[in-house]
Amino acid sequence: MEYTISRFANIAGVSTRTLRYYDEINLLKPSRVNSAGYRIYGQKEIDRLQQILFFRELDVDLETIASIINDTNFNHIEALSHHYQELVRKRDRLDRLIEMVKKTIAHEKGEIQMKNDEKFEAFKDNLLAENEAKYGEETREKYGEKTINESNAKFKNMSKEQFEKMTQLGEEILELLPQALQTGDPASPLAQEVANKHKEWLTFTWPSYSKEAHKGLADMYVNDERFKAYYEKAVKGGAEFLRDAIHLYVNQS
Amino acid sequence: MEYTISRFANIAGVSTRTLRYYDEINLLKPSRVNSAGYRIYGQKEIDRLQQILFFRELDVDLETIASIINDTNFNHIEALSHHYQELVRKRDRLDRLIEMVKKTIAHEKGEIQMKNDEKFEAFKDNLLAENEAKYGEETREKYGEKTINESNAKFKNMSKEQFEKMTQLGEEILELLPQALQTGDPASPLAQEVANKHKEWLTFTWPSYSKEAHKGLADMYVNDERFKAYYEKAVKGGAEFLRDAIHLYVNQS
DNA sequence: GGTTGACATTGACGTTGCGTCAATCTGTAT
DNA sequence: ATACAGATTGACGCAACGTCAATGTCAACC
Repeated sequence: MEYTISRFANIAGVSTRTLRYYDEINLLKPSRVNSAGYRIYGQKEIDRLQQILFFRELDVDLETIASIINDTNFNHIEALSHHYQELVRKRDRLDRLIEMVKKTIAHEKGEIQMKNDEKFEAFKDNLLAENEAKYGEETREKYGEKTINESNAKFKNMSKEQFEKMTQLGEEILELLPQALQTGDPASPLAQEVANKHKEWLTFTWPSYSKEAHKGLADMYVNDERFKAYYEKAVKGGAEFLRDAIHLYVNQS
Repeated sequence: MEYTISRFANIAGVSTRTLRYYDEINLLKPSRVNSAGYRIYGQKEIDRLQQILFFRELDVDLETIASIINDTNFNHIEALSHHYQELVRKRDRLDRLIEMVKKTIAHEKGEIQMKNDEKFEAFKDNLLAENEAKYGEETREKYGEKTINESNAKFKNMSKEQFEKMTQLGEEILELLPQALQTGDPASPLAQEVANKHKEWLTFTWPSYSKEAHKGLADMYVNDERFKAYYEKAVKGGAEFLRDAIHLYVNQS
């Protein structure tokens, strides 16, 4: 089946200008051009345009799209799975926005109070930005004081970078623990650093942080054989030492 | 509280250039300018910017935004309700896109056939949201018993796919919990399924699984206010019910 | 009190993804 | 033969900033 430019545009829901532009930038060429210079499109172009629109929907710029789908290693199904995840992320962001609008309406009606940074929470795409955005009298928030909503959002929207950071944190803990133990003092700066990293690590995967829970987990590391083995494997006495460091850390902050 | 331009930008998650541009086009003026020409922003500007970002999220151009929020008849609550509806529409569109990606994957795999116009259906905005029943085929594989070493290795080398699976599990738990609670019985198959999913979820992030630790965490869900709130948000009584289901689950297996 | 370095200012030009003319040519139905 | 819809290639315009560049300020430290 062959299509003129306007029929093609109609099917796909884009303008003819868009198609001419895509031709111009070599993103999507017509399958052939007739004697009068008319652009003629076919089935392959239909599928390619669909791919393009998928990516466009995710705000990928056209040059990047071109390089992606021109890549001979380009795997359709893999790309689609990626689309899928990104779309779900976008939807989650919308969910948060919708929640925020609800909240703001309640705020306007005087039913609840909103803090300034809460007012922008959902606009931000990643939470790293959120963490950087602690300023002024906006109460240098301690981790432990984070609201549940914040950490829910955190977990649900955890990006790949964050996930990598999390795994890295886990590895750092295993790496630093033996060194910290060498100091012999769970209150030593190094030991406290390990405890701190452990907390950060937790906050990635637990819905919220609390001192009690943190201490509870530290105790489990000692009391439960399997947990214990994990940290003992890194260094003998590791579980106990970590527990002590965490307890000190938690009580101190 | 007063903010310099960069502090303000940081709180709101926009660039200083954006703020200067908004000043230039009279969309958002600083509350005052100091003797050196520095822009100083205050509380009113925070709120106004939030309004602006709401509209921007809906792809309203800045000029229109200005005319809307400068209108003395401007009714905040009404405008917000309008936001709300628009956002929900956007989300519905995303839902359709997500469905389409699924479909396209199936098409690529040769499982189903798609007509050309179907391939662009979801890109078009004006389609009325056709309520397709959406419950994706979930061929969830079972996890057998895992050794400590296996799960340790698993955690350290957790792939992106696994991570996604983990987040999905977390969502499923929140989804199923209310349904399970409706049965009123923590021993019911559905409740036990939730408990099982919870265990699977745990094994992703905990170095190893143990019954004691699992029960311990379940107790924490009830005793710790913050944990509790997380599951209570899904459904009232959710934390207690989940705890009971987990205890039964653990003792049974 | 001089220096430094982060932070502020105002231009001014660049960018992306098209929309929107304008001037002209083609296809086909009557 | 005459319309008239639909095609072509320029060319300019645009929104919403990003990104220099050149320069002025503030607070802190030696």
